[in-house]
Amino acid sequence: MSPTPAATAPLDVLRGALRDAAQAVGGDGHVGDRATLERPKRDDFGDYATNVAMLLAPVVGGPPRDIAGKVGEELQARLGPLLDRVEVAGPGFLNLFLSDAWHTAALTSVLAAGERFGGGGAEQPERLNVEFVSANPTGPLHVGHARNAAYGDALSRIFAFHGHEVVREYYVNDFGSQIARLAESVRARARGEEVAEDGYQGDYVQAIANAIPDAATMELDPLGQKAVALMTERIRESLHFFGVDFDVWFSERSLHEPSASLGGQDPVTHAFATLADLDQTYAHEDALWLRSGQHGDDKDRVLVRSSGEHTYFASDIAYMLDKRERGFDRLLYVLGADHHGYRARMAAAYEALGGDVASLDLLIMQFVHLVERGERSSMSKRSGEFVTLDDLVAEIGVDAARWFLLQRSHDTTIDLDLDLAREESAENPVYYVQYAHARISSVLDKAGADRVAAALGAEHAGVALHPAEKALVKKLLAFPAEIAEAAERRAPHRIATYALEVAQTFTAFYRDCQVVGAEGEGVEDLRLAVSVAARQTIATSLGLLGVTAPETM
RNA sequence: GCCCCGAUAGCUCAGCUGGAUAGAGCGUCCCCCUCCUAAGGGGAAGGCCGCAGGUUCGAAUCCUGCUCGGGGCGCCA
Repeated sequence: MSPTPAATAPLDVLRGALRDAAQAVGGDGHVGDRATLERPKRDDFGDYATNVAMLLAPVVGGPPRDIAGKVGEELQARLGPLLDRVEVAGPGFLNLFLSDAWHTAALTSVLAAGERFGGGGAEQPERLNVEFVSANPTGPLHVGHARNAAYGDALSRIFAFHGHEVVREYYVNDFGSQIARLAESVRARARGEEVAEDGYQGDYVQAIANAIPDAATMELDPLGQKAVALMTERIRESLHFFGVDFDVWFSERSLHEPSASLGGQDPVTHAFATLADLDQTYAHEDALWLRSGQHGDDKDRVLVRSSGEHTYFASDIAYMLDKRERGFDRLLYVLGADHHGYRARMAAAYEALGGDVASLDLLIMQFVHLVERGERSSMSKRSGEFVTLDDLVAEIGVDAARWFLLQRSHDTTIDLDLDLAREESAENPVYYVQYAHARISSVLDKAGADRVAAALGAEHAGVALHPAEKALVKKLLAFPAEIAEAAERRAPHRIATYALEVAQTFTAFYRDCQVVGAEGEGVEDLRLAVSVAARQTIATSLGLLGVTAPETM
């Protein structure tokens, strides 16, 4: 993942010139880095605009507009023919109008990066562990899990593309009282009896019972394990069909079994010993407590009950310690909104184990409401009539499901409009983006592979660009920064927003600029090249979301 | 009571580590297929950015306090 050479990345050239210019007029060097360099809302404000003069004003003294003028002169001297002109505007903005030559050089840099365009930008690559979904294997995945799965997976894809090393992990809660309850429910079904009040009521329980020959007569413990194995496999298949595959399926049960790597000790005992060494636990009223209150939690938490049983929290800590000992730079947990109450104790546990909470990310997913014909259908898990991931996919397809679950920020509740998601038309944003990709493919197909190859090898110097072409090139250039933002802010929805914008910008270009058969020296070459770059960027964006990029529709 | 999330166009939501005249999709209304995919495009209407203070040259964005909505606060998992 070699990053795009700084010398040829046009935005880096601009940034560098801006930094130098700021320094030349008296800045301390940092001002140039803090200054914005962004696409203004209006075209007559130039290709890019910077607030550098307003930041310099308090440092060097004097009216911002005067300073902007000086910075402009410095920039012009440094950028020469790449910069057509500058304008000082408003309270002291400096608007930059870049030349055709700059735009074509930018396009060339995008094409040179090829499939890697936008990726590999992580300044400090890290080894990341992303735990997500981790739904109890006592029932099928529902729509909330689907959001969690889509988010965790897209985030992982973005991290990897950005240059990090990612391990996707699913924690299987195959231990504890809910497994016994599942076993009892399965056995009841196998015997043709009613499931107990506090048991699992769904139809899938009968399916599990049917799949285990001796379910009616087996001991509860092995029956529970068998049921969990079947349920876990079903979950794994659902996720795989949804485009989500995990690297590690971590068994909670294994935390309570002897481990060879711990010299025969079990991980929970190992964790207790580790915490004891750090003086993070104490005994009180026959129970073992973690000093979580010292690490930001509301109070201390029990690890071993007075009855001698371990709490689930004990497993969580042992698991967390296991991850730490596997050597990750950062642990990420994608948790459902109903788990936010555990944030404080998880963070406390992390600190108690000697970790720095700056390397722990506890991400909370907000809820999903399904909307059909304008009405909300809440997914009540109790009643057993919740919508499953499989149902959702059967209803609207993987692409639409992933798109609609990912297009909004993870910390806002979303209303997923099933009618709109089912719509196979431009009213549906996911189809709109896919259509743009298919349309580009069609144009390139019409031109022919040889023609496209020739266009990619052509020099574009001297070709005058149409405003729509410039707009598209600049939209594409924003991709690396979008990836960085999406990764750093754990915000895959930014990629969805961006993909839609690229599709819109391409569509405007397509409307205004005939590609195949365009008149003028080198114009068709340039437009084919722009098209290739746009298709690449859309395909990469969709790929990061786990949505397909079809050649034809 | 305490904690988390939200409040932006009729609806669903971007924008939020401060910048110029606040955006998209849907919905509504008008218009456009001799032209590389009309699964498309052009245009219009539509906003005290929840309320009140504060910081700043500048606040949807940052701080404080409220209001409303959603969720969570067990030696359950």
